[in-house]
Amino acid sequence: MAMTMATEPKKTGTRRSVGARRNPETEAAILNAAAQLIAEKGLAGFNMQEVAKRAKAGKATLYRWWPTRGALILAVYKSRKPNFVYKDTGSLLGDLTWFTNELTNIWKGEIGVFFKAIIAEAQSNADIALSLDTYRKERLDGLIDLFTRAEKRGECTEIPDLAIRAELLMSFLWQRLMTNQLDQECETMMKFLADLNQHSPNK
Amino acid sequence: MAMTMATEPKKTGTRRSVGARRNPETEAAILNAAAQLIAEKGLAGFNMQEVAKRAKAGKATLYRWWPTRGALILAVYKSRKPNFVYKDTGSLLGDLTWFTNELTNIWKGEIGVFFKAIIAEAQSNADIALSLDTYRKERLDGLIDLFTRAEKRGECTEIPDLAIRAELLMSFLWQRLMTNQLDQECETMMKFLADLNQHSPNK
Amino acid sequence: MAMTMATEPKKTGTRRSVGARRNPETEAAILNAAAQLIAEKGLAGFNMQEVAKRAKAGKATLYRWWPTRGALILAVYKSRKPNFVYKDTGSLLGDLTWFTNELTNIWKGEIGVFFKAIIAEAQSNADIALSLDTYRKERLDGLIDLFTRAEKRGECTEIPDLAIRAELLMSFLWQRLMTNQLDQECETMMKFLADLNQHSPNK
Amino acid sequence: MAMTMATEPKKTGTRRSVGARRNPETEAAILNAAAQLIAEKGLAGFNMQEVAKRAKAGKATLYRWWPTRGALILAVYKSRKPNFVYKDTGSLLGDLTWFTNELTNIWKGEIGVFFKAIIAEAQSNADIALSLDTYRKERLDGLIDLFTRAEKRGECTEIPDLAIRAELLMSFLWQRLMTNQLDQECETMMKFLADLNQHSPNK
DNA sequence: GTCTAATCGAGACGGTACGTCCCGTCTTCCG
DNA sequence: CGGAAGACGGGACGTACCGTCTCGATTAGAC
Repeated sequence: MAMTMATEPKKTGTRRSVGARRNPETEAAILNAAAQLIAEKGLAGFNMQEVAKRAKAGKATLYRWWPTRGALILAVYKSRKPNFVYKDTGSLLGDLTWFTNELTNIWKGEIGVFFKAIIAEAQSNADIALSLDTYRKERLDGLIDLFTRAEKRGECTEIPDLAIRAELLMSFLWQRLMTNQLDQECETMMKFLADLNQHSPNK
Repeated sequence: MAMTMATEPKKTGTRRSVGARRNPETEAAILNAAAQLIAEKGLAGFNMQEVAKRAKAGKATLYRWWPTRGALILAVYKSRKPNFVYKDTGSLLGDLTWFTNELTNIWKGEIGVFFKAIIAEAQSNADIALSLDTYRKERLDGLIDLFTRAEKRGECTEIPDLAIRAELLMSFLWQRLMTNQLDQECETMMKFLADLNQHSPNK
Repeated sequence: MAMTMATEPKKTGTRRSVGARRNPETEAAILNAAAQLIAEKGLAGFNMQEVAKRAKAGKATLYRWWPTRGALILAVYKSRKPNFVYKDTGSLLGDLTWFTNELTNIWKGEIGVFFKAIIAEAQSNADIALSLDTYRKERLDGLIDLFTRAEKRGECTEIPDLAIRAELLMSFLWQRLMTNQLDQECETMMKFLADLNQHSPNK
Repeated sequence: MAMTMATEPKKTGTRRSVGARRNPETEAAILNAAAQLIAEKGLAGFNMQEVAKRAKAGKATLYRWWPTRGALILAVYKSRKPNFVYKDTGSLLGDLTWFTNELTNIWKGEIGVFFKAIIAEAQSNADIALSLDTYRKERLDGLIDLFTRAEKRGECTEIPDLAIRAELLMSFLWQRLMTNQLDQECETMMKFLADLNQHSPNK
């Protein structure tokens, strides 16, 4: 019967336990390492071993808090996700433009890689799918508010198909992200969605 | 649509070489096995070993024709992709409805799982991404034709934002697929997109 | 969904598959590496990872042929076990001395470390235990022959307690091995066991 | 023998500190938990975490007193080792029989599993090896006394090869233990060792 | 009719990453 | 201030696939 030979202790300068509870430093180090890694090598080059190594953490520590690779990716995304301000520019088109530009710019960076990864991961992981769905709905509500604000501002007595416009905008941006087309123009799309003088055909 | 489920490899023991050329039976058997496997276990459970085993083929045979896992997935998808008919129902809304219903029904089956897998895989595989993009554009062209037909029919002298409407519809359906919401109602969306009396705000 | 990124191929100089069957070179390389490692670092320092690395083999290859660490140790022992000659020196005491010296010398080297490892491993692994038992019985038979030879030589009409003497010798040497006492004198023991003029108390 | 199974740690919630000194209840609880665990799952299933958990003790408490896993195993063994009485039956053969039966019976129970574990562990752990050796020598001395007693009793003026007979008996029993042969007959062996009329060939 | 060249099923191979398990250390906070 | 609780870094474990390779059998077409 062999014993697992433990390594020598006493290496100074390393993080240690801070008691029987999660060490925030460790968590931060892991999330940072993960973010850096995915930014550097993309989703395909992302792996737990390397994250642990960069974070100077044990692999078991990663798995203690994030049971799967997907869960870690999601956590990184959440910790990095922008705290969106749905700015009031005074007009619906302005608001949409501001929102779209904001999101597009964010997604063009490291965060975009992450979000794509999460969507991909959600296709084969129910937990991730659930989290993503929750997040999507929050975003959708934010957009609906944006449209509602236009009503309140008096741009229109009642915006027809408000929820659908929000969903269409959302979908459009998702697809632009996932097909790497964030650089493409999208003013026409916004003008189309911001046109409040449609005939409300579904009334 | 082109999704004729080819017959299972003949039960006559094992397939043999048919000389110094590609054995079409082998190819069919592999594509079938791959399709079946992905339908059964999803992308996560898809692996070359198992495909080879189910197809009673050698792994080398797989790699001879499809240099990577991604290439095989893509090939299976191509061999299974529905051969869409963009039916002319006499009205734009009718056409859209027909198209949407058709696609939704297809995606609700095995093909949907497959398409989601492809999109997911495309996030970390450039080859797949390229092929997906090509396919997406073809589909987009088909939709644009559908809108153009409405003009020709005289429903409108000129449909404003034609390409954007097509892209919005496409995006919307993609997102419904990827968020497992294909069962949700989408008439409102179609009516919105089919409303030809908009002010053409971007002229 | 991430793909496992395979390493670049074409590294020349490495062993490759020799078809759908066990590569004897690989097996030899692994057994050698394992033998070397255990000789170098002892049982405690023996691990599969390191064996694989030294043998320039994949870990999976080790586990394909030897399902556990114990199985590999056993295999190495078997491949290294001396092909014992129970030499006929003309007298029982001479034969015993020759045997004991031979075995002691063998066990003082790398092989001894192995044999101890196997006995240890057998305490918690039924397969190993079985193999060890088989081997032990073979050795016992060899010893019994050695005693029988003394009868045939006419040293005695009938050696009393022949099987027990063999077992006692065996046990004695095992214990000397396991308690690292192979350097201790053991002539007295041999003379005691070789004394054929005992009263045969069990008749 | 000292193997009184101490009572389970008191069910009064958790044990508390008894001041700046070792709490004997805690020690007992840990030793009990360890003994129980090794009896239940064998050496392979023995681990510090589980011992701590069962003893409702902190891991640090274990390591405070027993610096390594091996040390704890050893401590448990010591606390459980039978307090042998080398009974005087009036004859050497009787004494040997009594001793052998006693030891065999003990080893057939939990203690046997434990002793095997210790021997196994000793092969890759120097501390254990040392302690085991000390214990072995004590036992050997006990056996030598047993033979000496026969002399004193006048069964023989001088028993030849006294120490060797003791060692042979010891080794024989160890091997029977380690090869799971405790059920085998061993009277022949005892008679052979108890035969005092040998020719003392080594004088 | 024989030879040649490519294809076939099979599966071993070197690797990388996975997720689990345990060791021995460390820190907190409860009582 | 002792002790339970358990997080931590580290490292081995055994598994799962990837994409490559070699084998021996097979067969069409070139000769």
